[in-house]
Amino acid sequence: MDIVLPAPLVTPAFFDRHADRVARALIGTVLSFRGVGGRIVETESYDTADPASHAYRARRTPRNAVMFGPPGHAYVYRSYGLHWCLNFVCRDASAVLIRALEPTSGIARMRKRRGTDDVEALCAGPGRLCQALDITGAQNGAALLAPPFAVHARGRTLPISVGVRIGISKAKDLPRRFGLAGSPFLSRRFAGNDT
DNA sequence: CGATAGATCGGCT
DNA sequence: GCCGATCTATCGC
Repeated sequence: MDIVLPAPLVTPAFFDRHADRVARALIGTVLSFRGVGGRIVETESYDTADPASHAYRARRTPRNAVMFGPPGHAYVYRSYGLHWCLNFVCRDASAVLIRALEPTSGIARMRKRRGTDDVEALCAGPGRLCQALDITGAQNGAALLAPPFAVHARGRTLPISVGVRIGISKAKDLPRRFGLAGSPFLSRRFAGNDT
C-alpha cells in the first residue's frame, strides 16, 4: 500500500511573473476548489499590450479591477451572458485563462454538475471547467493559495505544446496557448507538438 | 465529421 | 446598441 504525500502549494512568488511564464509553468499543477479539481492541462496568457485582453492598455474598469490587484488571485468574468471563465492574476495586470483540467478529485460531483459521464469533457473548456468546479462571480478576487482554493506544484518537467489562442478575434496569431502535449483532456488538439 | 445558429446578459465606445 | 477569452444541439455532407 503506497502512501501518497500531498504536493506542496506553489509559492505566492509563482504568480508574480509575467502571464506568459506563469501560463507555461501552470501546466501540470493541480487546481482544487472545495476539494474538487484536477491537473491543469491547458492555459492562455493575456497582458496589457494585448488587444484581446480585458486589461488592454492598462485600462481599468469595474469588471477588470481584480487584474490590477495583487497576483495570485482569481479573476472570474461572465462570457456570452451564460458561462463563467476563471483567470489567475499575474504581474502587471497580466493574467492566465484556465482552459482545461484533467479531473482528479470530486469526479462524481463534477459529473452531476455537468450532467455528463464523459470524464474527458468534464473540464475541457473554460466554461465547462467553471461549471464542474462550481466557480462563479462569487469567486472573483479570491486568493488562490488559501481555502477554498489551492494550487499544488507539479513534480517534474512535462512536454508542453504551444499554439494560438481560441475564440478571440483580436491578436489571434500570438502563440499564447499552452497545453500538456498529447493530453486527451484538452479543449482542442494542438496542431503541432512544439515545446 | 465540420459548420452554424441560438441561448443570454454585462460591459463598454 | 453591439459584441463577446463559450457551449450545445442540430443541421448538412
